Amino acid sequence: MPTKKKPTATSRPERRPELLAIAAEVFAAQGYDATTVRRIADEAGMLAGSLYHHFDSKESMVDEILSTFLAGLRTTYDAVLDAGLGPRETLEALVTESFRHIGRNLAAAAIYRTEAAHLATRPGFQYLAEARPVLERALRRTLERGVADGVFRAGLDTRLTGRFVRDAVWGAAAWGPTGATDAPDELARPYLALLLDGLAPRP
Amino acid sequence: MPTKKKPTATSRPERRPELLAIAAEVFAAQGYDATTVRRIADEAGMLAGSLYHHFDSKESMVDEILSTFLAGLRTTYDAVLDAGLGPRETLEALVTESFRHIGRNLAAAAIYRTEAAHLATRPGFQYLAEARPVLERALRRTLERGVADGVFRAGLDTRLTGRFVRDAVWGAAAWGPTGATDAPDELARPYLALLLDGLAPRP
Amino acid sequence: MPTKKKPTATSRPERRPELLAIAAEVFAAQGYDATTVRRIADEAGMLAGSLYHHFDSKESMVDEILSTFLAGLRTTYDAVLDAGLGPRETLEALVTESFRHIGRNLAAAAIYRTEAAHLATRPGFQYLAEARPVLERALRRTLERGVADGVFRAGLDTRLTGRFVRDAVWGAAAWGPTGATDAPDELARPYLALLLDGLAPRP
Amino acid sequence: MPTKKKPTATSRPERRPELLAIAAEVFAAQGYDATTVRRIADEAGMLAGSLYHHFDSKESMVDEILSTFLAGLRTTYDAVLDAGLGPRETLEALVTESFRHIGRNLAAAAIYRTEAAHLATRPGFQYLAEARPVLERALRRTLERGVADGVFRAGLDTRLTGRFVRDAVWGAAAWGPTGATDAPDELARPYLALLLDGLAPRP
DNA sequence: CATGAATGAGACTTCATTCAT
DNA sequence: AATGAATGAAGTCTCATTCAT
Repeated sequence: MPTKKKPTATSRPERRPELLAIAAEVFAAQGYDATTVRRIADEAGMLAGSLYHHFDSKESMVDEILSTFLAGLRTTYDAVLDAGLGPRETLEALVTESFRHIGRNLAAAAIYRTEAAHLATRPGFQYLAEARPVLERALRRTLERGVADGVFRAGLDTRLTGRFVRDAVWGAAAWGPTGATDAPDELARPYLALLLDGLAPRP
Repeated sequence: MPTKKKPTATSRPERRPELLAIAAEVFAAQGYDATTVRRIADEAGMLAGSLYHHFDSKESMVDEILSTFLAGLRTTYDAVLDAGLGPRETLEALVTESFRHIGRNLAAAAIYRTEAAHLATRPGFQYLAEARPVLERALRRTLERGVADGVFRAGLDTRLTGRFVRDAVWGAAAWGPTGATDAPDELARPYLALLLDGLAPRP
Repeated sequence: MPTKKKPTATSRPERRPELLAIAAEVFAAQGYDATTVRRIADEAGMLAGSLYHHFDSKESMVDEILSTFLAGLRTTYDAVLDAGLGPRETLEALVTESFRHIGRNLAAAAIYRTEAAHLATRPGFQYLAEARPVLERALRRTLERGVADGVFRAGLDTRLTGRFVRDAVWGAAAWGPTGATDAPDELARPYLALLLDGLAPRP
Repeated sequence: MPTKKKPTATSRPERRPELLAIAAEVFAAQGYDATTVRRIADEAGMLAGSLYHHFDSKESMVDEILSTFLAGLRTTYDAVLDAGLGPRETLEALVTESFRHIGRNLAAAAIYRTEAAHLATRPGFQYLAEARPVLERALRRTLERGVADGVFRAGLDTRLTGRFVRDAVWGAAAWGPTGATDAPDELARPYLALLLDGLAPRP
C-alpha cells in the first residue's frame, strides 16, 4: 500500500519518527484537542516553534500517526484474507493480528479509538471514516462464510456479532500500557476461546 | 411566608435539564474540548454568556451530565446485585440493564466512553476513575460465582472475560443513534446468546 | 397576604440611604472597580437587578456617595472659614473638623481617598477634581495669613506645608475602622500638637 | 541609577523591565482593575496576547512591580537602621530615603499607595499586608529611642506620630509627576523642618 | 418592589503558527 | 535546525444592565 503523504516539511529522517512517537504518547494521554504543541515540544526537549521544522502542523502529526497505523492494519488484514484459510482460522487470525497490531502501537491505537470519530469530520481525515468499517466488514464476511460452511452456529446475526467482536478487540486499546502491550497473544487466546465456545459449559 | 412559585401561563418547567440535554448532544457529537460554549448556546437559542446563568462553567456541565448518568448506572447495578439472582441471571441482567441505560442516555454514554479517561485526570473528576471499574468488578464477581457453581465453564479467566464483556457492551455507546437507541433488548439478547454459547455449533 | 397600602416587607419607606451605606462599605472594602453590583445586592439581601429600582447605575451610586460626602465637607470648611477666627484657630478647626467628617463617614472617605483620582477622569465626575484642592487651598491661605501675622514661623513653604497637612489628615481615612472612627478628636489634638510645636523639645 | 543602554545594532537587552515600566505607568494612571491588558500592550506596541510571552498574567505584572519596589524599600530601611545613627539622624534618613525611593519609582509608589490595601486580600499578595507596617514600625521605634534620649519631646504619642509621618510621606506618591519626581530632597528638607520644629515660631 | 432570565459587550487568556536571527 | 518574540484568532467567563412577570 503506497504512502499517501510525502513529508512536506524538511526533516532529517532520524528525528521524525522519534518525534511522532512522542506526539502519539501525549495525544494518547491527554487527547488530541487538549494536547498543546508546546507540550509535545517540551517532551521532545525543544521549543514549540521548532516542531514546525519537522511537521506542517499539529493536524499533520495526528494525520501521520493515524494513517501509518491504519495502513499497517489494512496490510495485515489483507494478508490474512488472502491467505486462503478457512473461516474459523481466518477469524482467529483477524483477532490475533488485531491484538498484536494494537499491542505494538498502543498509543496510536488509543488515539484512533478515542479521536477517530471526531477527527473524521474534518477535511483531510475522511480516510478515518472509511477505515472504520474495515475490521467489522472482514469479520462479518468471515462469519457469513463460517455460517454457510456450518463452522459457525446457524442463525447467527453476523452484523451484530461482527460489531461485538470488533468492540471487544478494540476495547483493549484503552486498557493502558499494563493491559495490552506485553503479551497480545495472551489476550487473543482466551478471547477466542470465549468467543468460540461461550461461557456455558459444554454438555 | 414564601409561597411556592406558581407560574401561570408561560411556565418554564426548569430550563436546566433541557440545556443539559442539548449540551450532551453537542459534546457527544464533537467531543468535549472541541465543543465551544457558544455552540451549545446557539443550539439552545441563547447567547454564550447566558448559559452562565444556569451553570458555573463548561466543566460543570459535563460534570453534571456524567455524574447523573453514572449515579443512575450504579443504582441500576446495585438493584441487580441485590436481587438475589443466580450467576447466570445476574449476568444477563447486568448486560441487559447496561444496554438499556446506554440506550436511554446515548449522548451521556458516548461522552463517558470517549472522554472519561481524559477528564478523570482533572481535579473534581476523580469519581470518573472510581466509577470505571464498577461494571467490570460486578461482572468479574458474577463470573467467579458462576464458575464456582458450575454454571460457567471451569478455568475461565474471569478478569479478562469481565473486561471483554464490558468493552463489548460499552462499544455500543459509539454506534450512533441508529445502532443502540431504539431497541436495546435486541442487542442484549443476541449478545448474551453469543456470550453464553459461543460461535461454534454445539455438537 | 400583606396589607395593600403600606410597603410592608420593610417598615422603612426609604430604602435608599440604607442601600447607599451598604454600597459604600463594599466599595471601600474592595475598591470600586472590583465591586460587582451583585455583591452589593447580596449584602442588601436582594438580587442584582432589583438594585436598579433604586439607582440608575453602579456609577450613580458612587456618585451619590461621594458628592454627598464632599458637599458636607465643603459646608463644614465654609463654616470654619466664615467664622472670623484667627489663623491658628482656623487651622485647628480645619484639622479637627476634617478628622471628624472622615470619622463620621469612614467608608465614603476611604472611597474618596482611593478612587477619586481615577474616577475624576470619567465624564460626570469632574467635581472630584475640583474638590481635591479645597482643603489644601484653605490650609495654604490660613498658613499664609498666619505667617503674615507672625503666628506661624517666617519663611514657611506654605504650598508644601499645606500638602503635608492634607496628606497626614486624609491618611487616617485608610487606617480602617479601628483607627479613626471612635474618637476623631483624639487624633486631632495630638496631630495639632505635633504640627504646631514639632518633635524637638523646646529649649 | 539607570545605566546607559549601549545597543549595538538591534540589541534587545531584555524587553521585560521595559514592559514592566510601561505597565506600571498605566496601572498608576488608571488603576489596576480599570487597566486592560490590551491598553498596556497598545502602549508597548504589541498585541495583548503577546504580553503573555513575557508574563504569566496581569496579576503577575503588578506582583513583580510591587514586590520589586518593596524589596528595594526594605533594603533601604535596613541600611538606615543598621547605620548606627542617633534617633534624630535616623529619622531624617528614613524620611529622606523614603522620599527618594518614592521619587525614583513614582509609578510603583502610586500603585502601592492606591491598590495595596485591596490587592493584599488576594492570594499571593500577603506580602503587601506584611510590608505595610514596616515604615511605621521603624519610625515608631526611632521615635521611642528619641524620646528616651531626650532628643524628642517627652510624652509624645509615638504610635500616632509614626502614622502621621508615614502618611505625610506616602501622600507625596499621589502628587503626580510634577510634584515628587524631580527633587525629592526638596521635599524632605522642608518636611523635616516642619516635623522637628513645628509651625509655631520658637520664642 | 422584586425576581429570574437573558443580553451584549468586553475582559483575560490560550494557542497554533510564523519569522527573523 | 533551533530559538525567541510576536501574531491573530478564538475561547471561556464576567458583569452591568434590561425587562416581562
